[in-house]
Amino acid sequence: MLMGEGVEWGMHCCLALSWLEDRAPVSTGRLAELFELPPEYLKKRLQPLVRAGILSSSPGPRGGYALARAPEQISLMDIVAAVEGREDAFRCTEIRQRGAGAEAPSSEFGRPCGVATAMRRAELAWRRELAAQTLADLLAVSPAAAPARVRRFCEGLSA
Amino acid sequence: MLMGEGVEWGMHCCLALSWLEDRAPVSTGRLAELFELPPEYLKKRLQPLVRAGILSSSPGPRGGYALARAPEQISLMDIVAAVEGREDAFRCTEIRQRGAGAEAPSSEFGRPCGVATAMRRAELAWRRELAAQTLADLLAVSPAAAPARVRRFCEGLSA
DNA sequence: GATGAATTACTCGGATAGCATTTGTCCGAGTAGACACGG
DNA sequence: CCGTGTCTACTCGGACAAATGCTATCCGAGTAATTCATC
Repeated sequence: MLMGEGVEWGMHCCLALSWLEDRAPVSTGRLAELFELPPEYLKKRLQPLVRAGILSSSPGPRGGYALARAPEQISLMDIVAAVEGREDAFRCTEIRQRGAGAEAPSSEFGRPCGVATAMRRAELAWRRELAAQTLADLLAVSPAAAPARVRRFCEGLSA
Repeated sequence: MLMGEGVEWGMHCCLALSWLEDRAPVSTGRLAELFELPPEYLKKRLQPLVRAGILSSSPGPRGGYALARAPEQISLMDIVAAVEGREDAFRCTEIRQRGAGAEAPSSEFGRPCGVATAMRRAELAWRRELAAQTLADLLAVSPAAAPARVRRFCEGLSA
């Protein structure tokens, strides 16, 4: 049960974009260089964030990605859901109804599978915790020097 | 981020074994037949549960798997950790220190990565929720007819 | 100097390989009970 | 009837093959700013 690295990339890219004050678009090449990532693949993993309305992309020269909403309105759950999908990690395939369970009356399966319910409860706690934290919270605990360095790296070269 | 189906299998097998009163071992073939699963592969996924001390295996004729502990002392976290591993789903590869971050003084990275901390907090909530539920809890909410049917299927054929 | 066309730089979306993990199968080694034989 | 040796059935553990998904790259199409030519 491993999470794709696209989540880490998306998180750091969104955080870096929130450090920029002017909200000017940053190209994927620049972002990839910022974290030493493969540019083409990074682009592929940022696209779902655009579809989810977290990032906005602008084509043409001086185009690139920028935050589409305020950092206070982007929860970590939004980013994870956009990159990794909204499906639960645990999939209930109802094996309780197969094999010997197939002979049981269907009334026995009126209530949902207890195993699935328990797993779902745990995943809900996970989602709730992710939804409670926003990009603004991450911004508050980030080192003071980091935003300035990223601004120098992204805005400095564009000026 | 998909969880392997071995978790579902392990959960239901442990639950079925907890329904049996005599704690007699049940062979993988019987368990596989109970849920209509591939016997060889089911065996492969139950072995980690034995290594984790959740199940006990006995060789020879009339051997098989049985619960090694009381259902009250087996949490869902134990089963998930045994089957799926104890590593976090989110892996922090410290990309903040690469690329442009490599030029930053190492003092900036004294505190752990904020993204990793946030993700870890969510996973801890997930783990806490799983650890709070035991097999005995699942046993309490299971349909009344299910244990008897499984007993008939497992013990009946062995008598 | 202003207007419009061509150029350039960039993103988007899909198509396509390489790699890792998961899923599934198979076989030899070891162990405990069942059976047969001899005392 | 009892003890001993052999046989059988079962699990364990590892080795191996297939399938699925993740990682990574590439190319054509579209778009907007820039550049250049023209009026």
